[in-house]
Amino acid sequence: MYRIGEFSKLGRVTVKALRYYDEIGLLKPSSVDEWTGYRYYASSQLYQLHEIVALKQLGFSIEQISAILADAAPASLVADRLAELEAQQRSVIDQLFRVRHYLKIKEEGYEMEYKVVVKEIPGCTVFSARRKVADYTEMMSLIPAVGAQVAADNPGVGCVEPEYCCNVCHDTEYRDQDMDIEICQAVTGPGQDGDGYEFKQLPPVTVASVLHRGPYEDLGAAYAYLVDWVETNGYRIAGDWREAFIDGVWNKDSAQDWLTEVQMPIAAA
Amino acid sequence: MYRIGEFSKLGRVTVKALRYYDEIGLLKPSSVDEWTGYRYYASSQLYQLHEIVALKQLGFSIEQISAILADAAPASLVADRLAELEAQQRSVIDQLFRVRHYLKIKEEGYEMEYKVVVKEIPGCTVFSARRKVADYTEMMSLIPAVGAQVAADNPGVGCVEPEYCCNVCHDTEYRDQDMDIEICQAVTGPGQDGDGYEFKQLPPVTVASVLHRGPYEDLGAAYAYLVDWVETNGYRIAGDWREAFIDGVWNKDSAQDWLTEVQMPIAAA
DNA sequence: GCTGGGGCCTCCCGTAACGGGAGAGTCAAG
DNA sequence: CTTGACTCTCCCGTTACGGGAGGCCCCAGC
Repeated sequence: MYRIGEFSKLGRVTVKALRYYDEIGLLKPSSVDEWTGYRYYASSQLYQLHEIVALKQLGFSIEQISAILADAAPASLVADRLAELEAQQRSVIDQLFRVRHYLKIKEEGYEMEYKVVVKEIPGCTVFSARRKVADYTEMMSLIPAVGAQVAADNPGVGCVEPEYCCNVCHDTEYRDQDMDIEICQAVTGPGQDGDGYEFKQLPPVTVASVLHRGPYEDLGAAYAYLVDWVETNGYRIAGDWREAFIDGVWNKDSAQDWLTEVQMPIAAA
Repeated sequence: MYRIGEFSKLGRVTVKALRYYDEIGLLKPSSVDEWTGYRYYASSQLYQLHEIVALKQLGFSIEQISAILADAAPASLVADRLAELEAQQRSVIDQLFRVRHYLKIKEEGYEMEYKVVVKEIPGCTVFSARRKVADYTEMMSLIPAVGAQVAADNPGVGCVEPEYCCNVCHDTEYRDQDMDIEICQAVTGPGQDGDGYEFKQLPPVTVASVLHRGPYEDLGAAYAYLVDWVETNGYRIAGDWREAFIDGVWNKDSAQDWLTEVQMPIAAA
């Protein structure tokens, strides 16, 4: 019979952990002194402790270990753990890519102007107007015009809250003049296609996204950054990118305050 | 100005998280209604939220993100995170090896008789007696005899608590007859070498360990298991293995209750 | 004017597996 | 008898929120 301190040395487990295992019933000492409360462990209990430590080293939770030792664990437990570990590995590799990219950017002397977020954009119904425009100013005047026309033609259709208005870029490289653009505005449901616009469904996509603050002529830097990011983080570009408008002429006087999100659809390389 | 629900949709962050960020001061809404307590966020705050989400995706803690955004983060933060991720990757790979080994063992139809634990054995001072013995019975009678002799020759030297008595195996493969063994008993300090024994220092080692329950003639299965485990888990054998005696003839009548730990020194392959 | 249904508020509890520390009792040696 | 090492129980703290109760706010419809 060992006292808790000796037993903890034998099993290389802390005293606190042993008391915790006692409390939750995972490993109760073989006897407890009725008067002093001292826990006494039998050497044969080292075997059970050893099993617990081994299962912990496989990454199982205490609850799962209790189930395994009670022979009450679901058959798929180990397979599930394997899948979980594989997911965790992908996540770690992903984060490694990103942190290394961060360090690379720093090393090259740039400030990290953009922070990239990977996120899912749900699908939505939009009306869309594909046009060729000379510049961003023309594009920005187009949006309310088309919006008004759609609203007039389709009284039952409204914009969703919060608003999502984006430009799907069909050009293969960044340009800010003579652009082939498709203005999209998320709406509550489909309506009748009209003169110069149509209703369509944007599919859900996974995108790498940056927020650009400032005038539109500086968007090129955001594109360059994103393209580099996608390449060095183990992804590839998987569709037409989008610009989503958050702040602009309509609510901010200074172009320095304009806020635009650039979304680049991605898939594993 | 957006209410919390709208803002949470724009940023793809839960309402609960936004309230939490407010509470800890990471991202306070740009205004709070004095009467109703409603939080109102400005669209420009999306930029900060985006930064927070991006840093979270690198795996930084909220506290670290606060420091980064306040420009009060230690310079080594990102490098530390990289090191942390690399350690995590090693750990995940390690666990993947083990879980796959577990599944392999099951697939081959064996019950998993042994659970392997990787642990560090600290260095210690021992007296050691290297002999050739015919079998385990002879070895077991040798231990108290040498122990008594050492105690008689060295009155100032005692055994450490808890006891650690092991047999360092110098044979290159498992055998249970005519063995070349070295009995070691951890003691409180060095003494004078005597007839048939000497004092030495066992170095600290990292070992893969299993606990074997039952008579010594079944130890072969434990050895076979350990050797296979070491190979399929990305390690190699890095020294003479040890058998540490926990329960045996001296305190258990039935050989079924004997408990022996087999320790195999390992290093990364 | 009334009602209903979201949305929002605060407050409190729970998470996993212990670690840290306070305050008090226990044990073996000198 | 004392001292110091060991042990006990109890309670709080950890992370980044999620869940839920109980109650206020607001808008649309009747």
